[in-house]
Amino acid sequence: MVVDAARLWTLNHRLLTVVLDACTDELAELGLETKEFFVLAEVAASPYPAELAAKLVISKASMTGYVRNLVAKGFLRREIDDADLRRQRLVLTTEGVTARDKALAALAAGFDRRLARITPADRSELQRILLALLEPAN
Amino acid sequence: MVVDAARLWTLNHRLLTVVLDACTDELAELGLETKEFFVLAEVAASPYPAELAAKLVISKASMTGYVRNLVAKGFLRREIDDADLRRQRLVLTTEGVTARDKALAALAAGFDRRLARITPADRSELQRILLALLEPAN
DNA sequence: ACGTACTAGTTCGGTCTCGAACTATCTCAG
DNA sequence: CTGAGATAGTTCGAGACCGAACTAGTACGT
Repeated sequence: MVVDAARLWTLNHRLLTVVLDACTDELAELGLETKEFFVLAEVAASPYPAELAAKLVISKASMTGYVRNLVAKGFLRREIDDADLRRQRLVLTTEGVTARDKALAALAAGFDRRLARITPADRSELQRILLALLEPAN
Repeated sequence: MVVDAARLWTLNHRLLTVVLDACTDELAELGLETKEFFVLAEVAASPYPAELAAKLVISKASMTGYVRNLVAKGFLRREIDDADLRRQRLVLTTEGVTARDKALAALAAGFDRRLARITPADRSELQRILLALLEPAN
């Protein structure tokens, strides 16, 4: 049976939206806006603002604001990149790591309720396939 | 290997975002903003603004604007609900149906372009797993 | 009947996000 | 060297989106 890709996309999108919406309050208690959370979650993998903006599909302009807020909140620190003075390497503070991990745990808890419906084997299958889908174009 | 639910959510979210972003231009050519497209795609299933807003997890205030635009563009028509004069039943026009179907096709094509990167076997795996996650809850 | 509580949709003001233009820095061909 | 073109990050003005308050209509207990 072939399922329409658009329908799959739409349902999937709704699922993620609902899960995220359910976590918004918990994130706020940690002192994180939704988008700031995305930034915090990925900054270790992509420490430069421009790179991070591209990965998260948001503008550099927005990234400037999120980084400013996260620095002000003490979750992030800017370090000068000696190799390229245009760039600033973003580093998680101890508080940043703590907040990120708590936030990820909150999201995981929300999504886990859904994931309980599939087997652990299917979970790693899903992760493998999603990674393959994202791989080439990051 | 244990798979983190938050990671799964994040990967999935990024995939959907990238796919949608790639379709934005095509939607614009059809005369549709992204959010307007979501509305158009669901209005047949949920013809009342408040109901639609809840399903798409957007505010009634935003819905007011989207409906106004879609009516102005000739994709939607408001009909009075005789049973409840507070409500307005939203009806797709012929143009609305056409635009919606083209837009859904564009999204499906965009998603398919991604799906082409993985094997057919993985594709049906993905579909099976996502359907298991999505099926029961709307 | 009617008043109280509820629901549908709109309006308004403020915040979020973006594209475009800008500054500072890097790269590299000549 | 050096200057033309590319890239990192910021600022600024405009439009998108939301919460709260509002208007209009419904539901129902008494």
